Amino acid sequence: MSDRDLSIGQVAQRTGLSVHTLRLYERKGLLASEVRRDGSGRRVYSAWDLQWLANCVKFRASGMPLATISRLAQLVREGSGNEAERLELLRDHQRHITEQLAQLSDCLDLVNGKVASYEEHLAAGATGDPWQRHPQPAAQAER
Amino acid sequence: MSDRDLSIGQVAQRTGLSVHTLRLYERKGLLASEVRRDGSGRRVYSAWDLQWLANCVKFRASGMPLATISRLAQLVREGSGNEAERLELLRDHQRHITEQLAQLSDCLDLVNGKVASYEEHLAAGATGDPWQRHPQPAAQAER
DNA sequence: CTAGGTGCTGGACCGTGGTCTAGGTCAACG
DNA sequence: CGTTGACCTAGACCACGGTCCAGCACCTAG
Repeated sequence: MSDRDLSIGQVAQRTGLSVHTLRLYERKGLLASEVRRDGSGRRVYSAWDLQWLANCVKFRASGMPLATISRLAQLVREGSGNEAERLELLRDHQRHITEQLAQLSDCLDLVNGKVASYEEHLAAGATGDPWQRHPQPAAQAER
Repeated sequence: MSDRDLSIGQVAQRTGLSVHTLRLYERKGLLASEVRRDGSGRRVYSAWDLQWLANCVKFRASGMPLATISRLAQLVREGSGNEAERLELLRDHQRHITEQLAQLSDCLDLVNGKVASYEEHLAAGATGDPWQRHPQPAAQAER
């Protein structure tokens, strides 16, 4: 109908998902509105579907399991009346992302530290190996 | 030998990994030094092993695949001479984490936005549903 | 008419990262 | 002595998220 309607291939291109994955997502109920089909049974995605899928991609990228996205989609599909539950779900994910961020930046510190020490090590021309498994009997201030 | 030696159960406790996982990691070569065994074949972890494993946990938490950790462990096991490669590997991961952080905070923005709009929506008592699949013919400034 | 491109379905297959089971050893406790 | 609890190995099993294949339907262009 709309001139913004897209085929599965086009949606694949612009979401970065494969057509296989798009069909998988549909089977798993990740779509918040049923995909229309054209006369010969081919999927027709609206601009809104594309939007939704783009959000799904972000949810996935932030570690939301397919099952959860599916649940959210279901709530949206069911329409008004369950906003509280949607909010709860989103808040959970919000918390989840925040935790991940904290963890990740912690890991980044570690890696930064190691990188720095290897850079030094290499620049200085191989003095004692950083990160070696013979830390000498003595205590090690690595913390 | 050292009084800081640990059994697998103890290591499990303090790393948060299960004993199963610890054995798995060992089989996959994630350990940078061979685990010692006591008289009856039981694993004996040194404080250094624990340290290493704690790092492994962080690597995993930041999305490093077991195979990569294994590679790094191998390099460390092989001793001096391959520091450049270790550094490269670490730098790759550093980049990887940085990308993840960017992505994640992007996702967080999205979720924050949604959460905010649902909060409003609920506070205001169910006016038009945010995130509904009937966005009206008109354009939507959601970007 | 035929070939190429795109799409459809259902189901098989895959890599990753765990998790658990069976069957056994060992040490300590009561 | 027997039981309990921690550990051992090898290998099965699992969930997840994709990815791919066979076999078929369309449509359009040459």
